[in-house]
Amino acid sequence: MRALSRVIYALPRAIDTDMMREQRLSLIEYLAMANLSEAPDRKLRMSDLAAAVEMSLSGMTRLVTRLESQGLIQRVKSSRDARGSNAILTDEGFARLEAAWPSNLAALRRHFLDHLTGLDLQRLAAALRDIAT
Amino acid sequence: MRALSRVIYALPRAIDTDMMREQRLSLIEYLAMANLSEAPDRKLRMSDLAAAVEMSLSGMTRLVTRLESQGLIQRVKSSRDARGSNAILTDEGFARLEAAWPSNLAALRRHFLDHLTGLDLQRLAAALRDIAT
DNA sequence: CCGGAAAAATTGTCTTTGCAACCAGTATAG
DNA sequence: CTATACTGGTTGCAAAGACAATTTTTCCGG
Repeated sequence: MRALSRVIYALPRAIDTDMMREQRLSLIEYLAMANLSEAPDRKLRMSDLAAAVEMSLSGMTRLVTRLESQGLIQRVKSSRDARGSNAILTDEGFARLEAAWPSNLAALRRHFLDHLTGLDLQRLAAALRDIAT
Repeated sequence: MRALSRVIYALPRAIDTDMMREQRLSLIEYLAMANLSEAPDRKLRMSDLAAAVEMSLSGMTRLVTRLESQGLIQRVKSSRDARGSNAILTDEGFARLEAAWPSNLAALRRHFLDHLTGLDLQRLAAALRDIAT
């Protein structure tokens, strides 16, 4: 139980640190871009994007501002609804993402997956999808 | 993989939120106090305590300051080494911890354990201890 | 059509945290 | 013994994110 709490607390930091060092992207930044990359037109509303990574909308505003200033994302006013903004992954952002995914995978392995000896990974995957809901 | 990243990012926040609401203690505050409660004399050096929960020493300085101002922890200069400080869990802190543990357990269950259907929990526990090293 | 409620996003403010710089105290080489 | 290196801890500073308040736009009941 202690170990679980400790892992829950420390794991995101460990992965963030690695990804920042190797790719200058935090885990959430990576996640946000990954979600965008799979959306139609690589475009999502701010609130949908925030929900997709379970972040507060205000946090997402700032995250997108950050990535926009690096040219990885572009903000476009929605034509349907003048209140809404869409975040679009730029080509540069897409390239950056493609460069980053092996790092992300490696970090997940190193800090988590490689330690799960003898566990049913199929079931774990299902459980994770369940948790993420 | 996406689900894993998302869980790693969102889980600590979810648990923190619950524990804050129910017990006014964050997960790391709880963890720090729990570690102290099991140490001889309920006492640990700052650096050992930081290591035990995988937090930076500066972060731990501030966390202890916070809990000290609530009377849950006491700071005592080490007699052996005038550089060192020890954090001691007060009786009040211990009482607070005893009141909090069911909440902590419930939050872990609700957000994580209950979703792990069909997994070998013994092995998972071993894996977690391995990761926490 | 109008006025108020709801929704989308941003911004202000506060808390938490890590890194780097900085004491103070200890250990060690010579 | 003294100068130097090292250690334990705290603080300054900056970044990230949450919540609440605000702004702009849309939706709805009458």
